[in-house]
Amino acid sequence: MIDIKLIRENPEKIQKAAKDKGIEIDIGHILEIDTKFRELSQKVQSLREERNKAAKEKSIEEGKRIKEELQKLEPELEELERKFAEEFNKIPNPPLPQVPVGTSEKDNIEVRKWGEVPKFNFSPKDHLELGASLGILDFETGAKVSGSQFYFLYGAGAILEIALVQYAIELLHKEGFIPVITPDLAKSRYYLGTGYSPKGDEAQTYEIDGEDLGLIATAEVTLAGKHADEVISEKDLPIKYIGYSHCFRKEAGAYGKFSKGLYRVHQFTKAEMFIYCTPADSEKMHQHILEMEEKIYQGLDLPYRVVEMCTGDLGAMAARKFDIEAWMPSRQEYGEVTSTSNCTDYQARNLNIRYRTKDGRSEFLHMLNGTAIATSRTPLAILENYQQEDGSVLIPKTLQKYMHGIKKIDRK
RNA sequence: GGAGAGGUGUCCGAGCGGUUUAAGGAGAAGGUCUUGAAAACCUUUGUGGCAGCAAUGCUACCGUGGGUUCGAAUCCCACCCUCUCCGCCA
Repeated sequence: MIDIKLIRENPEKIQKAAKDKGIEIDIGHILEIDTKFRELSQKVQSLREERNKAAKEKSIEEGKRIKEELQKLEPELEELERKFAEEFNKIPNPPLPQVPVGTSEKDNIEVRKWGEVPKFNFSPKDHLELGASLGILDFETGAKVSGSQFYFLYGAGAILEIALVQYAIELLHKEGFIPVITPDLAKSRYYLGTGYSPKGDEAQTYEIDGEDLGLIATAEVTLAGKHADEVISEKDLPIKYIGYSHCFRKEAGAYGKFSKGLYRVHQFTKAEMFIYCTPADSEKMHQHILEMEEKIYQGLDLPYRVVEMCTGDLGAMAARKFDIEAWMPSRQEYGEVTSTSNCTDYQARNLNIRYRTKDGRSEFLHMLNGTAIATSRTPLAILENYQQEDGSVLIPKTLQKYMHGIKKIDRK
């Protein structure tokens, strides 16, 4: 949620920020509820004041009378508060001023490109074909055992996933990120509203029937929840985590020609960076995460481009967001492999996470996240970019030391 | 899953119907002392909301949600979580 003062002092600005994000909100209506709430709140407050006085003086009759009156007004007040919160929570995090204004991904800005797009002197295969023929990737058995968009990895395919995770975690650990393995399930307070909020905003999460538990869509959920309701000392900031978890997404309705295979799956493994820092630091930390992501993909020698999201493509949480898109030969286009968001204090307000400043005040801190490796899309990019004419796939040099001596994935 | 104990402010911890406007301690900030530091001493130190230019005032908050009462951290009910023991289990 945003700071309530923002809508009272600057309603037009917030209205515009939401509009830029393509989110419809009625600030006038929200302010109306707010005014009503404040009026009633004052009435209730002064009644409580009288009640407390009466209790102190032990004037029982007077107390009884006030009690009855309060019993009428208090539910009304609660109802107003609930209504207000419902509307208020729809207000998105305003984009930072430097974010390009736009309505959809068409308006995103390419920041830079890196690497050479491979030119094949044969007709390249897509990762599904490669994976199947090499016997390392098996969607058919995934569908049989778990359903469509689930898969099995075998041999070098399984080792590749583990190698990628090791590579990323080692690299980031050296950069001061604390490795964390989080639970794959979380309570609704965390798995809703925290992280993954796809455009349709329908809950895309798997839930456990009869329990307040759901499968997480990203470790962002658990890493953000980790410090919920805490006050962190400023001298302990920034806190940098590199989290490891499985991610589960329903992906209902998300089909299309580029959603094939590993690009869109119900379950994958992900190493996710997460940073808690002071507001003054968050822009710098955002660049830091982006730099780490680029380092990872440069290390893998995968051609990529950095894209800055326009306002319309930010989602409700992010104030600024960059994606890295790796070259995907099967679609002759760049495809998203990482995403890093600066959520400023928006998540911190939802989860009530503050920091104690050096002069003793407590304020909401800033929270940022970014993908290090998603082991669905990164292996996709490796398979397709590193394929050879004979259908084998070379292993990127930096990854070889984690690959049990495998330098090339070949047909058995 | 069974039995027991417990969840209080940044942390530890007392309180178990009405001076609780939450004791005491730690930590932190400021000050005195000191060449500087430590120690000692003094002072300050929860969060949200509402009103106010402000000083401030009022109100709510002691795991969560209900209830009893003129009055609840304190009593009752339900739930959640943590710890110890037992059972089951990788």
